[in-house]
Amino acid sequence: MEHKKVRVRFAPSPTGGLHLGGVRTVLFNYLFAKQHKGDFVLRIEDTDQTRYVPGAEEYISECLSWCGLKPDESPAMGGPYGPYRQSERKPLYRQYAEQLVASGHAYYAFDTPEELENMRQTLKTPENPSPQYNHVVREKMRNSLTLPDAEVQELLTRNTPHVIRINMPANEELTFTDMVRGEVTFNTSQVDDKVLLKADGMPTYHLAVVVDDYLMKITHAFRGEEWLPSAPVHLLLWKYLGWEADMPQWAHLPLILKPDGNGKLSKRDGDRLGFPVYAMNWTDPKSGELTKGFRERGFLPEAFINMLAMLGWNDGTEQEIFSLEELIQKFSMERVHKAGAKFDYEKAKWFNHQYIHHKDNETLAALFLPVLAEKGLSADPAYVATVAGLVKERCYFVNEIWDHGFFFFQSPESYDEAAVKPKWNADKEAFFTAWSSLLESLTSATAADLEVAFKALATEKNLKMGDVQLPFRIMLTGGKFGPPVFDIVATLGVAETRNRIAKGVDAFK
RNA sequence: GCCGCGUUGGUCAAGGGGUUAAGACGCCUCCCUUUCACGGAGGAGUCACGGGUUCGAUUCCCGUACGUGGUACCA
Repeated sequence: MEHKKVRVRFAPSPTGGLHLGGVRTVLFNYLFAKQHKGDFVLRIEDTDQTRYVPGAEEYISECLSWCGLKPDESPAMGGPYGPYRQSERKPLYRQYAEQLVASGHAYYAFDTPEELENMRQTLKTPENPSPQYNHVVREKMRNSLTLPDAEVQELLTRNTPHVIRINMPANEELTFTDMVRGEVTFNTSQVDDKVLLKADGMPTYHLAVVVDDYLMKITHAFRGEEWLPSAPVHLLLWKYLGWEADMPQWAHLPLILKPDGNGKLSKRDGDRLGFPVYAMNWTDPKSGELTKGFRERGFLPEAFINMLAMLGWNDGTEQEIFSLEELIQKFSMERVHKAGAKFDYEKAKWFNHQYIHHKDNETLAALFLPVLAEKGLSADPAYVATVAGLVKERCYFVNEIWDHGFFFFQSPESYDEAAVKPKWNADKEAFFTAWSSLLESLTSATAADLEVAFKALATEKNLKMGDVQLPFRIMLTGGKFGPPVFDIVATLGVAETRNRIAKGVDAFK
């Protein structure tokens, strides 16, 4: 058997933000390609000029780079099979449509939108709510199958607006093997005569995907399950165009569903349920409406990718944390789930938590510095790294370093007084005054040494650790939270600690 | 309506004719920690239903139900 180089493509329409499910399709494409040392191409399917949204293509590219899933060929970088934007390939498609007409597998249709609408209205019944332009209906319509040849020629030469439709066989069983679903069978009687070439000369998805996959030598075609019902059209097109031997292997990926019930996950669900659905923030240029993204929410791309990979795939072991490299190595189509998965934001957060917890402090600091800057604060990166190391295990998101460690950057503005005031007394005040001056004379300020000194002083003053440690923590942080107290002191430094003791003693009186 | 695809705890899921039906998230309890977490130990909770096939079905077959997708000159 000849061995063709694996080539896959991600082919989005530039109509808006990039959805979770889209990113997962990219991911599976990418993993499969890289595992087989193949090519991953980005192709922009902008054949519907009415839905084109400026900026969407750039946005998609940026999403891919953020995720670390860079294409080998794309509109921006070019490649041997360009152009990679279907609008720029427009002149290519007509000849294939005409070829199909010539061979009898397609025909011209002159029906106006009004005529189509009229047909649907009159044929509509409770049993058949959406009548199709199919092998029986086409007999009653105005097309090159029903009109006399002379009239068709006449209409054509007069440039009458028309489309080219596929001539679906009346009753044929079509079977193909899907990489995730196995054998899938359709009867052609159930699918209508899809438009292949629109009146504006642009191809529809059906024609374009087949022509471009062929021309770009795509070997494996991954797409969402919503495409499964139109697979017979594509299958027939590959056959009718005479390219059957080169048809890619199909893989229809399961859908990502709403957490709470019915249907595909949509951006509206994110707004409604309070989590991102797009990879990155997306602002619709027309409405100005902002849809939140995972990146801006504080997700690390590795965590985002890992989470997505586990939605519909697993390696059969108990391992859940995978690097991109590992995924490339271990990914397998056989283990892709058939059923759609409800999206669980809690689990997504858990993945991010894991990655933040195990991320090195310097990287975290670099990510957190901008958050600090937004608050009008700045700090030494090394200091921020220390802080990150102290609080990262309790952060789900990078910006939460602030929530768990703000007191490293500013003195607490208020205290959890209920936790200390009722038990506050002169002995404790004396203890802290003594502790403050002891601090000044200490030769070592490591957490361990500080703790020893603190304990010794407490014993000397006849106080229990529990009685003074909590008040001390609250002087430093304002509340009952945060890393171990002596780590805080060691990080804050003696001078700042003494300031806060003085302030606290004063406040607790 | 019709057609396709699917169905293991609340969610993600492993498994697949005989098992105490993994594991993870979430939830609960306890331990660690005189804070909060992390970590550790436990706990509650499941094979959609009905028929077959079989000595035996969660697993195979057929139905039903439910879910989901499609049914555009949108992708």
